[in-house]
Amino acid sequence: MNKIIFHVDMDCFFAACEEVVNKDLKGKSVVIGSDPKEGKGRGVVATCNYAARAYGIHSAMPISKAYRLNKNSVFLRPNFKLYSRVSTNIMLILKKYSLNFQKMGLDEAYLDVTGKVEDWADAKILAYKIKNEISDKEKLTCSIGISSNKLVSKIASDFNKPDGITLVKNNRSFLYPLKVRKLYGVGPRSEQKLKKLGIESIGELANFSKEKLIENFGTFGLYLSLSSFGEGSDFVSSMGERSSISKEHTFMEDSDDFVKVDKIIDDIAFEIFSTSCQEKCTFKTVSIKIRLHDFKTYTRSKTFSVYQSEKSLIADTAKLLAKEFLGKKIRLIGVKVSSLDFSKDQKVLKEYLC
DNA sequence: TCTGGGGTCCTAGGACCC
DNA sequence: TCTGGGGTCCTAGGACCC
Repeated sequence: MNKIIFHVDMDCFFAACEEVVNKDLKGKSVVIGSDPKEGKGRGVVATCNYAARAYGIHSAMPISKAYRLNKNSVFLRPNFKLYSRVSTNIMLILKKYSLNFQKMGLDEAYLDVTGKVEDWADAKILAYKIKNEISDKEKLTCSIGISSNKLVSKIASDFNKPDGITLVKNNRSFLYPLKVRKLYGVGPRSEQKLKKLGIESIGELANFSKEKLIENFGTFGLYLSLSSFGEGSDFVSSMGERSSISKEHTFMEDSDDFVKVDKIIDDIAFEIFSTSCQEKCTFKTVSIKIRLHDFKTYTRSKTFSVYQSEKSLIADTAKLLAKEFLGKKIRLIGVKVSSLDFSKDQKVLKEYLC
């Protein structure tokens, strides 16, 4: 029995939220991301609107390049408070229409609407209904993909952007002409590796021997093979607890000044500690991530035999792990706690924390 | 072109235990 | 006098996603 799965994806979400609260932005090229600092900024573009895309700007592009492409764009720092508030409203709308619901970040979600609709035609009517409600209440547009599983619906929602609905009844004929890069989990590396095997489209992937794919990619090869036939998970469910809390910082200029590095570790560790308090969890592992001037990235970690929660432990452990890189030019420092435990009840935690 | 920040999952080797 | 095999945990790196 086939399910009917929606993937709802907000169009240029961050930029669109900014345009709603600031009418002056209408028609302008809007880029959300780090500070371009007259072209010297070190970050990347998080999102931009279609006006900015017309200049060739896109997400993940170095902000310095975006600045060069159009200096007259409006460059904004992300306002996550605003996006979270709007996101909560949208998710409430989506939940209402679905049997099961799975939020994927601030701006997208999967909906299992099996049982809520009679057939494909009915599903399309529901998709319009959802789009209308979001448009009425939040003045935002989204794109919706409809198919029998999450894999295909996600690709479908991207197929007719912005403000589109794409209904896929035949997974194979929809997927075969598309590039393998469209498959969830296929990034630049796998794309290149597949190209070397003579595979560029999903149709070519489907025609390639499953055994050879497993030989080349391990269990990921099996996933690739199934995906190419349009087979994917239709299990929609809210995700469980997070498995790590992390925070990182890129220096404006690479630094070998460990007084500075230690100071940043203190700040980051404190924020991670605060989050762990808010979320009432303890942790067993502390890790650091260090990126040097040449972009080479290293991680070091320490796991304790029992769950920890002391305030100073994160910073102390992180500083100890970072010592190895003394004298090196550091570009980025990050700290993470993982192996989290949420099981302690509040009473126990009160003695434990803060 | 010069590459953020917050995450997840997978792999592979080594230690250690029985 | 030359060393099995299964299981689990830890560590480090890497690919990928939003």
